[in-house]
Amino acid sequence: MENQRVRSARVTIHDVAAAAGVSISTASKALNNTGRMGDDTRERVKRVATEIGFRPNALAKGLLSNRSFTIGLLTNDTYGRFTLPVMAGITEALVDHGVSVFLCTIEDDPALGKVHVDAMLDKSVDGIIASGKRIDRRLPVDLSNLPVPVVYAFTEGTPGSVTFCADDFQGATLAVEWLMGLGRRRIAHITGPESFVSVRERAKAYLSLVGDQLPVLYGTWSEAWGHEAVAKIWNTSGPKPDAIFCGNDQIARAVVDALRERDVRVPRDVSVVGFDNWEIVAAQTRPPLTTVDMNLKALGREAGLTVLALTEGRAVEPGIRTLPCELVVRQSCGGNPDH
Amino acid sequence: MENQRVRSARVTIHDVAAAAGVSISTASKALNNTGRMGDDTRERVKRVATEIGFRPNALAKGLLSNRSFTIGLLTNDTYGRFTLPVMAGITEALVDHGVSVFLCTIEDDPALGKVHVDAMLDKSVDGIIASGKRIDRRLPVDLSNLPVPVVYAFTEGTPGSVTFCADDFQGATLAVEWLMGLGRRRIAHITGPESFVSVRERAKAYLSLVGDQLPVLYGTWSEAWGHEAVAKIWNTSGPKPDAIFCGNDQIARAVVDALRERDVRVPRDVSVVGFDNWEIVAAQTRPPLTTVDMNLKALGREAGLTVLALTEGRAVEPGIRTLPCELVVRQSCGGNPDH
DNA sequence: CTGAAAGCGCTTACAG
DNA sequence: CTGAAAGCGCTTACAG
Repeated sequence: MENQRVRSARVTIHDVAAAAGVSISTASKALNNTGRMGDDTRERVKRVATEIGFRPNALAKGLLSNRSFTIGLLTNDTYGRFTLPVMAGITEALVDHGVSVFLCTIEDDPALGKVHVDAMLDKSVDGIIASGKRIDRRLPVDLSNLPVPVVYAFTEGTPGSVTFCADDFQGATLAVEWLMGLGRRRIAHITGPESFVSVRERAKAYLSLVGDQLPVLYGTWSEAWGHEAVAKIWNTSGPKPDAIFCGNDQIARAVVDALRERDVRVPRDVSVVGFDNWEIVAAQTRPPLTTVDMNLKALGREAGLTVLALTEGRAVEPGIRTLPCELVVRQSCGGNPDH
Repeated sequence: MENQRVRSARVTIHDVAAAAGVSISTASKALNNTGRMGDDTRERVKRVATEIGFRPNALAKGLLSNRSFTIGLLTNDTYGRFTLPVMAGITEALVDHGVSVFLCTIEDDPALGKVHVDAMLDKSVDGIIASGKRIDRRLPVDLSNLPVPVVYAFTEGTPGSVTFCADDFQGATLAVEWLMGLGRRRIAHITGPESFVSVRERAKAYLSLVGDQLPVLYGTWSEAWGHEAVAKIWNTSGPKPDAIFCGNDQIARAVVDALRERDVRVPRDVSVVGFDNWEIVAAQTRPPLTTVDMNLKALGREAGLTVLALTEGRAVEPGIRTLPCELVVRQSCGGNPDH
């Protein structure tokens, strides 16, 4: 029964050696391209190995090399808004190197965090990537002094660590310059809580470009706040903005909706830019949002490649690595997408 | 240097045995509560082990037992809408058993799927959970005849497998009965593509309760379709519905928006129910959506416990296991939440 | 150019 | 009641 053969014992290097008529050591060396032997022997072993479907047991390899070809991804971003793109990037970068990733969501529970970290360590992960939902908060677990390298992505790292994050200042600059290039001259900024560094960075970029003709409106990350802010502006007398740079897509969506309800046309009367490029929000807004994409997948790729380097003992410069954002042009600003 | 000690050799069972003054075999047996020995010896070994921070190497254990305390989660739901809650449930159920989970997103690429499955097998996963975004489509990878148990969650399984999914019929019944209990008598149904079984199941429940006084409106899973459907109904002469049961939250959100734009009040004039309880959509709608929750986390928990059972050789009845949905009452229907 | 032996960290018969 | 030995599947000095 083909089935039973598959189900029962998996084929080991013993089987390969026997089938190729060589010793186990020779088989091992042939398959790993190490040692010295006749090209014909090496080729024959390799051919036989694939023929009988040999796949080396990663557990055994790991026991020897102390590398499990496994890394852990720790996050407190239950929702997955930030973690999933990061995760996709990590996986994409590491699959070619044969490394798989453990994902653990730990909410804000330190005890749960410790349990998961210990589980990872027990399984000899080659490294850990810590990820979160904002760059100025730590995960609720201590990741210093671990016996494996740790890199941080979209969460605050310990001093001396490698941390990846998006360039909020540059992203915001992209957005505001786009509005200015479209001829907009009265640009408002409706954003999230001032306690977030991202918020402050984005506001700083905004202020450095447009000056303080209009006060930055800090609030929460909700649609409710977007509506409230628009009401605040439009219920006040005086000239209205011809563009609004929003701190995230949810706010932007609400702003677009609120404007429509006031018969202000987007983008004809007012251009609106968002931040995040959260597909479910940005693409479903009417009109769809032009918004800043933080390139989280690229960020994940870099983080993955970096733990790998660290694992392999290559030198990596510590510090905060900032990756550029990109503007995704849809229809909420008008303007020519090919501009 | 404390640091160096941590960074260098991890403590092994050798160290425990030496520190406790027993042989390695005795140490092993003491720690695993096997074998026979004096209670004092056992206790002493255990105490010493925790004192010097011994944690057994899972790779070595796995090599012996052929169990890696690791399972793989395979999904083509890149977005994570369905997979993340399922994943959360799996992790929650398995963390107490010391098993960690590999997450792999494979889009719709069969080659990539095979690569990841092979990687999992190489790492001796104890089992695999396949997950997706609809229950009537298979993942683009063959999971039959694998040397490890496979269970399916929110994706179509092979014949004879164990598959978990939400009870669409019951969920839809919950929604429609809620509307009827509120005194609604003309209930419309705006939903997704008829090609989805979920859509057909939900429609079947709807029809069995309200009859065919109104045609079911099949469309796409987008907000655009929600707007279009409302226009279709309200631009036609004749009596209007006093309630709308929507196939998902995105449609429901659009329906609520469209109604507001026509000055139809929700929930006063029309009650609206959604499906999915997708927080980002449901909670941000004005008013927030009453919607059906598929309990994906519970589904994940069941799936996790089931692979575990299979792994341990316990008997599991094959077939499709349907888990009940729940109605989450917010404000889009009116009615008393404590009802 | 090829193979026998030791060992990675653990567990499990088997002796004593 | 306790320990020496073999072995899980592999790799890597070391002999020949």
